[in-house]
Amino acid sequence: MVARIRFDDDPCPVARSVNVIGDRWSLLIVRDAFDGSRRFSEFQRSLGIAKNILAARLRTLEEAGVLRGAPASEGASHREYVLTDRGRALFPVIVALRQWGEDQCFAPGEPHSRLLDRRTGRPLRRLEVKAADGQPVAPPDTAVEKVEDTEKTGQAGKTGKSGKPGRQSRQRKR
Amino acid sequence: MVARIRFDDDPCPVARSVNVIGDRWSLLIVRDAFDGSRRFSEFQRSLGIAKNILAARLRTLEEAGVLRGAPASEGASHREYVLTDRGRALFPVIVALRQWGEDQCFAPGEPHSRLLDRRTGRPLRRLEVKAADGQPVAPPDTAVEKVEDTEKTGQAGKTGKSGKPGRQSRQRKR
DNA sequence: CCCAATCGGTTGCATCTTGCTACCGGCGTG
DNA sequence: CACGCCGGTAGCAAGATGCAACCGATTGGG
Repeated sequence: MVARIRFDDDPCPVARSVNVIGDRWSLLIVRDAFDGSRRFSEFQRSLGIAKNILAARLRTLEEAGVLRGAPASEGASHREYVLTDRGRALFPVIVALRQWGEDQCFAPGEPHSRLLDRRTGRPLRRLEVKAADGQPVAPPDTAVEKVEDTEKTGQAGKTGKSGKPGRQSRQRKR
Repeated sequence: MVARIRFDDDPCPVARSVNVIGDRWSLLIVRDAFDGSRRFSEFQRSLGIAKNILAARLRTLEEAGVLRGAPASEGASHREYVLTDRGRALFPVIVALRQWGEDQCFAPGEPHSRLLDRRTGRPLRRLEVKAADGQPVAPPDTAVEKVEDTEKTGQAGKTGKSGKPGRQSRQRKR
């Protein structure tokens, strides 16, 4: 059993997020959902993903509470997958990825799709990381407050398969 | 040859971003780099990743221009991996993932690490997606402006291995 | 100087995961 | 009823991931 490592009990929120949407397809499915895709075939055509992979991803995203799948409109033959509140909360993540991609992954002048404000037709403002008081914050202005290891406190061994820390170095901080 | 699908020529910036950092480890390596990790062993211990995988990821991130690896301090034995400008530009992405994880991936009251403003010791402000004029924007207020297919324009066949569009439905929008 | 421990990897192997093709039942429709 | 679309599942082949074992170059101690 060399199963994929999971971060279900990692104290870092980034790790837990990556645990849910940290593969190539999940984020693109969410992106398409934001753009209005609802049906299996819409995702499939738009992404060019294999059907079995898409089915598996839709299932895991549904289990993670990001999407909700239900038969469309009472007795229809096909299902519809729509974002839940939790899924819609990923909007800043998608926008951040989009802005990074626009800046860093295109040759100058190379055309790319853009996300526009419907009211004005103009592109969105750049995302800014700010302090509580509204001041801009750069990476060196920040520090991670690590949480002390609550190894032996209340909820020990939630996953059931924990126990020995693995043979290779297996200790995560943050 | 059923090689992994790549998005090198996808017109959507999100897809291109996912192409670079769309796996479980890359984003966590970048996160650790923001937090000050520089050495191979630091990443290895912090992440609990296998060494061969870490070596491969550091190489691809270096090739992507996100990290730069160089021997530390002129004649030292070990290399140091530091974020480039392009890597530092991922800060909003990491912050967005962190905020989503904090909100959605922890039980109420469950402890997690936090990213704090060094000046004040307080958590950062929540990221907000805004229009050009500063108004907050929700997902339904936006629309993707697709770029017309410039299939036969200037730079055809950059990758070399393109050509036939694949047997399964292979057409991406956005 | 010699032994040991790190550090930063590489290699080999077992096990997942991904991708593709084929197939299948339900439904609408000409 | 034949046909095609829709939403899948099943069965492979190839790639990615995880683990252990090894390895050369540095430190570090006695």
